[in-house]
Amino acid sequence: MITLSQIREQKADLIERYQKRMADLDVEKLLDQVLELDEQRKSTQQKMDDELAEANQIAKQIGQLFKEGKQEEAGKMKSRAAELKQSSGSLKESLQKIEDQQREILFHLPNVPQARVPKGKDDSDNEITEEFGTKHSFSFEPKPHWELADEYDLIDFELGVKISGAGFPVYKGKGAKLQRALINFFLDEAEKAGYAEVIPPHLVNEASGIGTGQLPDKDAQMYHVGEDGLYLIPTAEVPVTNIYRDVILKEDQFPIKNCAYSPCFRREAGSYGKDVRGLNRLHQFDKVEIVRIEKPENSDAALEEMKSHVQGLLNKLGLQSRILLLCGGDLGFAAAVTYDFEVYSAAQERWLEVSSVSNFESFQANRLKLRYKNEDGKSTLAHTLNGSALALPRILAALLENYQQEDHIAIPDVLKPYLNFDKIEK
RNA sequence: GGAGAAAUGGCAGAGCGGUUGAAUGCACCGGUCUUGAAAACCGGCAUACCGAGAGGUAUCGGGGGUUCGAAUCCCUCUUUCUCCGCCA
Repeated sequence: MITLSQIREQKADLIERYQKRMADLDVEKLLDQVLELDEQRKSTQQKMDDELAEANQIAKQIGQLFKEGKQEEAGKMKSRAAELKQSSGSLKESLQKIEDQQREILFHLPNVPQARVPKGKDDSDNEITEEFGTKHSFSFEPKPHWELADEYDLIDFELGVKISGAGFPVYKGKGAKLQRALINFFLDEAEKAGYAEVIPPHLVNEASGIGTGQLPDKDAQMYHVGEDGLYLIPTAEVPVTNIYRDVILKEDQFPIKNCAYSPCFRREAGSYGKDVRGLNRLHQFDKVEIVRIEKPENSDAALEEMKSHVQGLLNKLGLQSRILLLCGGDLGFAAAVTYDFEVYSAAQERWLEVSSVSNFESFQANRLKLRYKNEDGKSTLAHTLNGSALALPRILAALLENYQQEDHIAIPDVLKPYLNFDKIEK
């Protein structure tokens, strides 16, 4: 969530930047409410502190009197103490209420877009900043990946329906091996780029969901194991970033770079149509995620570095790709700026999102209480970033579609060392 | 899953109702000494909020309670350890 000092110090700027993502919302009113509540909080806190101070004072005196054997005098002071206890108690209650109200507003307020983020409502307002990669052309009619998957016996969607439901495919044979090869390739590339690998838990508690911003807003997107109060992770971002919850870092620990492979679980309530065909949108999918914790002054540079990393992966895989700078309206709740990567699906004749790289600035850090101590001993919120590098199913879809030949499917050179075959035949 | 024990500062570890925000040791930082280092000695060393400051408040796993007063007593949750059972 955004910080009070941001609101205090740059309110006008915030209001303007918020317009990029929610033009119809009266942000100024909300921010004023927060400031107003903060004033109330301070004065209530002050009153309460004063009363507690007096009560502490009295308690000490009573203790002293008891020691000196002056029970009666001590007894007299108790009534004032009881009075203070009562009124400080009710002040505590109203303080709690004020803080709850304030948090309620702040919790539901998304991050402020950076100045360079284009204003816009939805994905049609995203800005294409770059196109790159290998274009594939065909002397025949290319087939969509779900037909190829079936023809070459790589993925069984029906079987997944039987076992779990729609959106849970079963990868088989070379399909499964290709999946595993991609995971290893992505992890190796991340490691070469300096990201330390972790294998995080795949279920997280509520505090973790709140830390990275999935909760309380997006709880409908996550699978919830009510019995145990746990959530299946929608991305490794959640457990990996939460490694640094309630942590105070030292300067010399930067930059922090982690990568992780994990399955991701999403309920995807409300999706339908061609969007969900084949591998396009699943309830369970695999992803390699990169996560960084940076000092504020370095986070923008880190984002560009992550962008090049992802770009490098797509180039190595030989996929026709493009980068979008997301407009305000398409930005995730916690993001200040996001690049989306899309690959061209030859047979579906559409672009598929395969990565999303974001700078969250101090938005998550504020919720996570993730800080660092600078040279003069002051603690400051760190910046968090993450990106997919990469999400597997759509990459697999694009590989099958773009590398298909009339009688087989070719394999990109970079994956061959990870496989004991160099093409897929019937 | 059953039975017990425990949770205190960066770590170790006292304290079990009244100047205890918390002894002591280690670690760490500054200084004296030394050609330099070690040792020794002196001093400092939690976090958050309010306040110009003096200072105040809160925090001894989390939450609640008893009391004028709780790290200390009670309830509850969580976690860890030991034993038994079960199991990849």
